[in-house]
Amino acid sequence: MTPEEKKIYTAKSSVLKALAHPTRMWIVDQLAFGEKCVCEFVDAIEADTSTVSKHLSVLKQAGIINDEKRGKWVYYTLKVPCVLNFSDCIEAVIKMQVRENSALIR
Amino acid sequence: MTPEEKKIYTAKSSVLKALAHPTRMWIVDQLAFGEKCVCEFVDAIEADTSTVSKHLSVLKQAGIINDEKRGKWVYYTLKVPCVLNFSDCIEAVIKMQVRENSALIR
DNA sequence: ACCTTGTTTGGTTATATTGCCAAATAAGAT
DNA sequence: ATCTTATTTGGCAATATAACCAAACAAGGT
Repeated sequence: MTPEEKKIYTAKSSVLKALAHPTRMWIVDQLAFGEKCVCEFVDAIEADTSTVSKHLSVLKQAGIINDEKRGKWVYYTLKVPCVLNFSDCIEAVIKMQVRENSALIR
Repeated sequence: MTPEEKKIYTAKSSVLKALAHPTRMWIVDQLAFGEKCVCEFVDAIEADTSTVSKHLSVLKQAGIINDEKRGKWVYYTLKVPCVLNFSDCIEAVIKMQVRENSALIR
């Protein structure tokens, strides 16, 4: 791994890291249907408002989502929709694990 | 987020978490070219053998790679090659950030 | 049986992440 | 101007991750 590669892979991994949290992945999937304000997420996620806000800020910082203030509300949108495509592959990984585990039991 | 969704997204995020490390992403990309033994990675990555071994075990545990012992060596292979497809999207995120940052400077 | 090489495991310390609470900020409503 | 609602920020405690070292294991080679 050259120093150049190290820099590149550090940047890449920080994007994945931002995504690698159950709540944040759920948020991203919700944004597939269009913009949502923080309050909508707070209602849906069982967590403190500040916790939700911080999750959103992690995703924003990573460049995955965008925010826009309108009146009292802040609306978030998906900035890079291709992250939605990860799901199929991740599900394939999980399904393969499940299959192998159930094979072990028999 | 229903309890069921919570379970699903926790499982999904643990796959991404396994991938979300510079060294591990580099390892996965290297495996695109075919199997490699631990010793080859140790040579290439500037880290302790035990560190490399642990990274490989994280990826294996997540179901992303496979291992096979032959003689003294353990060879790792990519089990779910679709993870290679994440790169394009991640690079798109990074490029967009770079573009916006340079726009700020002007 | 012993030595060497390749790999994993256990333990420790340093660092990062998460989630809550309390306080600060922002903006519309009274 | 004050009150209320929406959101962010700062701080703290609990937990998770990462990297190294040392020790254990595994398998051939002598």
